[in-house]
Amino acid sequence: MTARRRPRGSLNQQVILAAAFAVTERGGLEAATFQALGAELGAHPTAIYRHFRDKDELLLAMIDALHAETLAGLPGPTDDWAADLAAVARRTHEVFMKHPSVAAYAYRTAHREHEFHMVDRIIGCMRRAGFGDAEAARMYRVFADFLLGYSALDAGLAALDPVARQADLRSWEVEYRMLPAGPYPNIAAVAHVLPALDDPENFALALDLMIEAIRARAAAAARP
Amino acid sequence: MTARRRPRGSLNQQVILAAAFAVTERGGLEAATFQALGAELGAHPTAIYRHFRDKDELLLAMIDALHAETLAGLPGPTDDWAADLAAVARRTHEVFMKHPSVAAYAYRTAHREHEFHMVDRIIGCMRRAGFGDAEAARMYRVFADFLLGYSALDAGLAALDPVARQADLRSWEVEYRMLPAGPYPNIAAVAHVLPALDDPENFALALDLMIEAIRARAAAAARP
DNA sequence: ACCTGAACACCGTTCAAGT
DNA sequence: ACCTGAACACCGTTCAAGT
Repeated sequence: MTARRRPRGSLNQQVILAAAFAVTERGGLEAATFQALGAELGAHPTAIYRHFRDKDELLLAMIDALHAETLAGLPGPTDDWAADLAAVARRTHEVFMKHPSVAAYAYRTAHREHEFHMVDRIIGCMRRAGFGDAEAARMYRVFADFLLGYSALDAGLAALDPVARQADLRSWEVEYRMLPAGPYPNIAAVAHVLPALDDPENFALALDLMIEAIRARAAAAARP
Repeated sequence: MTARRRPRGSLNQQVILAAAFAVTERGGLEAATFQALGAELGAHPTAIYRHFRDKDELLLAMIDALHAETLAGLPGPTDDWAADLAAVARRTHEVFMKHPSVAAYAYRTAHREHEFHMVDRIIGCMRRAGFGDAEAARMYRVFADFLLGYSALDAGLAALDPVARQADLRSWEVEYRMLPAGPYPNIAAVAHVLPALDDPENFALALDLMIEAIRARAAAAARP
């Protein structure tokens, strides 16, 4: 909140990115307006246009920063492609949940350095699994879409303002458990064991299922 | 674009929802402002506040309308739970792609009638697959999250303004195929067969994988 | 009860002007 | 070259006033 004036020439993409993450961490991405960034940086809001063409450019840079953070916390490839794939996925989900309101934009292609490295790692797992080029490329696409889609969904819930988030969570804790068995016999039958919407076990199971299915396909592809 | 004045008392949730979908179809969800809806309806923009508490309420009603459209185009349950599950998923994805900018908000719980019915159908498939209550409830959660996440991701790309959408698609058609093999050996190896980001085969394969994995788990759960 | 008009506190973006 | 100030064309939402 200190609004001291910043020396001329000290503004650059890296400094602006850091300010954008700081403001977003405090109030969500909708708080990261040019006005708020200007205040955070001690500069005029429109000074940012010197360093990012528009808000979309800033957003894509934030997405790539997420990929960078994912890579930084990841051990190198081992000889177990499935374990490596799971590690990449778990770390991606973890970083997305740390920056939920940025993660909600993960359907965008950042087409920047750290995204390139993430893509290369996942394709590497598929090739080591024994898939041919076309199958490996297709499996990459499907696994990445699954991973980004599932993680962005979880992140979207986490990024909601507290009021809306509580309303959504409570709906599964209370409302769905009270639905009448007449029109909703299946919901009523399992209502007493409905998992929470934000239960971390959900993503863990989804990932296990996806990797099991890829492993089965890889075994089938390896057979003559 | 006809802005004739509407008779008093003829405004209601259904009419406003129809206007919201009409405006969204033409210019995306960001075009569905209260001003645009007022013009579409021949009413004052703020008149809508009589029928929806705020914009979020209107959005949740639009999400539930997507579930309604999905259900309307769906045959009844058969004795093949896996085929039924696939039918629900394919139809959901199809409807999401028809209304992409609404679908991007599918991480919200609408907690409304048509969503209840969708949930009941999917849980029904899991129970018929032979899962116990807790496993069926968990499998519902994971499959629904997968389906909504993947579909919302696809929809997010489709809902982008044409300029950003072309940039993202072209990145996979051109940029990713030209990356150097030095830092990106795996991308370079499969670059010639990278599938398009919006290839419908992607979701089809993802769905096949997920159902295969669920089937394998169901078989394991059925064994004594 | 239902709708309108005016006002409030914001947005992203542009462009000419300053240093 | 880098940044500021002012302006433009918007937003969602509130509230008193009209019918």
